[in-house]
Amino acid sequence: MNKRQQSAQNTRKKLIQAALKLLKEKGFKAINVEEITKEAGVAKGTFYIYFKRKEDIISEYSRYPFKEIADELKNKQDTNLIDRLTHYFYRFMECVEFHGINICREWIKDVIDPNNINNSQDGQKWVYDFEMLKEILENAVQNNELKKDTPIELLTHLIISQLYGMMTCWCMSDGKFEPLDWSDKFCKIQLNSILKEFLI
Amino acid sequence: MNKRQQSAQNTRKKLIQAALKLLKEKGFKAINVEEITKEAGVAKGTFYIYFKRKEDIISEYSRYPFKEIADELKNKQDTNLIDRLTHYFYRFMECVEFHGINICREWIKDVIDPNNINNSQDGQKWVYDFEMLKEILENAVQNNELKKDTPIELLTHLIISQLYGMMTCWCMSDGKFEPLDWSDKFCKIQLNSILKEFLI
DNA sequence: CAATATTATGACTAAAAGTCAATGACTTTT
DNA sequence: AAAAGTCATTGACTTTTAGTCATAATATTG
Repeated sequence: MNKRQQSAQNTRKKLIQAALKLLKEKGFKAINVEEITKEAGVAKGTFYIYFKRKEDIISEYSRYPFKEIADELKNKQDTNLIDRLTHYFYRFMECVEFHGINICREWIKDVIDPNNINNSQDGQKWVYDFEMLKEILENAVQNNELKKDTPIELLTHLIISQLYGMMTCWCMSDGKFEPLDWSDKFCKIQLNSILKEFLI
Repeated sequence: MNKRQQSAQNTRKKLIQAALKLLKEKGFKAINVEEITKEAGVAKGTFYIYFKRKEDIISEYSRYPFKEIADELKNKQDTNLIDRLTHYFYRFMECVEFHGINICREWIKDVIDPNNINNSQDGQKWVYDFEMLKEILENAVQNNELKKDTPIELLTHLIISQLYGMMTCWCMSDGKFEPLDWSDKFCKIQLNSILKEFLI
């Protein structure tokens, strides 16, 4: 990587960090592009080199950690399906808690809105979560953890809706409960209820 | 009601109808206030007589139907708890389907965002759903349908998260499944799983 | 019908998103 | 090592749109 590429990467990082900081403090709507660039120590126009639209910076760091968690899950084939999914739920909530409620809000807005397709991504972001979970369930069928006639697609939707339901509910209540606590108390029960008739 | 009040009410209705129509077509962000007023056949300034901010028109028709469903549920004391809640879920999904995905999206954004408190409402909108469900569960404890030590608050969160999880998931997937189908297939199972250890 | 009150208007302001020609630091070519 | 070429960066500029407000039109009241 030459000096130019390094500088570009650095600027991009600075922008993301600046936006992250301001977002945690104020929320997305309350900050403008000029503030972000000022915080990052670059000119306003620079923002638009890296992001087509103001919103695109959201996808950037909201997408990344979840992708990481998903990859982590794929490589963890030692435990049973329920435990693996419980672990995924826990890590998801950990991530939610780490990023905080304002970012969580923007992330929900981002994933439900088809207009917010990030320039660096080639489709809807949700597809990644969906495909990843689907793959896990498909593998479970292969490994005889789940019955052959398991309605994979349907269960995937149901499982994802647990995660997003919790997130949405958390944001609605303005952070009235602990995501991790929630994960501890309910995820296993919910997952068992969803999967029980298909588990072998 | 005199001519003035009637005219005012009419203008308000026209604005809501116009916004509704455009929203279904394009989504909230893609339309501007001038478009709404043009569609309604009034001047731009008129919008701001009825709504403090552009966003406030969303709360207007997103809040109303759910309130109605909740009231309907309260008056329906003849069936058991699970059936009553199942009915609530079904009506909720009916409403979601009726309004369509773009409005559903705006509604989610609206309820998760503390900045979007409607001028005509005196608090967070979510509180209504929450209090309403909570009341139902409390009544169930009174009527010996639920155990005395039922963690009402927690269960309320959990039940609401089912509804919003489904909605969010539906919007994410850009309407890949039928909300009513979903309600038919899973609500009862989910509700039973959530409530089973507390049912008498 | 004159005085008063209310609703409606649209030109205007303010703020912020997004553009782009000019710059100069870095890279490649000769 | 000098010239040519590339590309990240800049910030003044344009465009868009939310939101305001003095004025006009219309209705009510006494």
